[in-house]
Amino acid sequence: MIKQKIDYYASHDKMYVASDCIVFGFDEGELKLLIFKRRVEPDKGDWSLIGSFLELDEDDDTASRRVLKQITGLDNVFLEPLKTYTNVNRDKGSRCISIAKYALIRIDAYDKELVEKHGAFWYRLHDLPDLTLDHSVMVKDALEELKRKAKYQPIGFKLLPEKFTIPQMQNLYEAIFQRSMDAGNFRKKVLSLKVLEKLDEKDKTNSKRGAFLYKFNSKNYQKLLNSGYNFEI
Amino acid sequence: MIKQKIDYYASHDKMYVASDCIVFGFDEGELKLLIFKRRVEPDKGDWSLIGSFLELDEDDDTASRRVLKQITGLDNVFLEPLKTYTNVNRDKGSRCISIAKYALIRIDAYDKELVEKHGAFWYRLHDLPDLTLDHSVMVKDALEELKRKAKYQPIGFKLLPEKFTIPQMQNLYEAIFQRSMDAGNFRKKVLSLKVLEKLDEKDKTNSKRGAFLYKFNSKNYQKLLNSGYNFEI
DNA sequence: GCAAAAGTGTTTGGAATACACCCATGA
DNA sequence: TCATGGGTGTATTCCAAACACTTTTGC
Repeated sequence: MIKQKIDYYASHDKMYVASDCIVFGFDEGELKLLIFKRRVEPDKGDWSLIGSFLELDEDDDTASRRVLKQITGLDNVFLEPLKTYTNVNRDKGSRCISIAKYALIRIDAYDKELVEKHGAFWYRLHDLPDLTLDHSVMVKDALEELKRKAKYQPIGFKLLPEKFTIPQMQNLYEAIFQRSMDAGNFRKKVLSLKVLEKLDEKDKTNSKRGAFLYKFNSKNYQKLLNSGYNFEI
Repeated sequence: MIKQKIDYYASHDKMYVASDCIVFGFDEGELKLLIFKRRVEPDKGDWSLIGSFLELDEDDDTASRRVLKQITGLDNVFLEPLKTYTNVNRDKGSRCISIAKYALIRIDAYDKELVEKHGAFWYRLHDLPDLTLDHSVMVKDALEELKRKAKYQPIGFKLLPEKFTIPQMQNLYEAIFQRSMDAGNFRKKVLSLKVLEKLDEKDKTNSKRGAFLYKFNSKNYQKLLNSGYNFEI
């Protein structure tokens, strides 16, 4: 005998639920976005964010990670909720709402290869092609949210390589906030937070003198929070 | 001949989509929340946020406003998106995700009556009963979001009456931020923003001397934004 | 030695905080 | 006249911004 589950809500409407990810990366001094070619009708072949339908037995986080893994080969991605898009006509294919989120990825050679192998491409944020459905709006909203969040949360480090120099970090924040900053003041500010660990190595790609490499120290970040102060750039 | 619309996504899963509102009010110096008794099985009669299922031809904003109007009689409510809750087992009734948002309401005598007539109740935020499903989590998240948002956006005024005194306003912000503030500094701060319009009336309910009434001036707020400054409390 | 990026030091104005104190009024 | 909440003034501390200056190194 099969246990039958009652559907208490049968008189209401059901619809498709998708989850779409705005995937940010930072490379060559610029913010990049990961997009790929839509693989389903309608508008198959259009540029699209990375997304998937929610299945009955998964929540939106599971669905996002499933498709991120499948299309980019990436695991353990930093994911934050953005907003849910529900316009009645947003999707020609059928009534479908989309739970959007953004991801921050550390681009390095290894990841680049993986991503290309799976059919996705990194585009410069300010040089994006038109995206399908309402995905361009999602990108705009995600960038706003990234700006807002980066100011008070140490999420920039999710976009930087494990080891980075302070000028590199400044480049990133200038790309996010879309404004230039004073190098001396930036350095003082981030060092004053005491969440950076100075290494004994230098990176000489950008200057003859070379700049010291640092690592983000999450234990010190916890100490900062416990002491009542907050991260702020 | 009826035009048949193709469902391109027929191989995927459909599910119910609900929209739930965390409705904040401010009265008697305290934050209040509007809740009502769930009218559908399962768990009919449990305390619940105000919500409804999305219909095929409406977006989440329309659905929220429809049910807010229906249950509270209120129109033109200030509504902001919160987050979407998608746990597989969050709802015993069936697979159902919920798009949560919060609303800020100016409680006055007129509204109170309306609300009661429609079967909803204002509860003190810190004295809430257990709520159905994951609604208590939603309330917790909404309060966090309210705190965050109130600091940089002039949304406090949505909770105050049209005319209010500066001490009243301070009470509100103390309730939102859960900390007491210095009266002199608070006054200086809000007046320095130049978004308050002083009236010639006084409110004497709280002191013999009486406190001047003010109105929020949205034109001046626009000027503040245009001048490059931001609202901040 | 000089160009160019990395890194340090100094000054300054404005904002947040603490807090002392005056004002107005009904009981 | 005094208690109470409304409202003003001031001193101090802290921090962001501006910017001049020094260091290091390959060419």
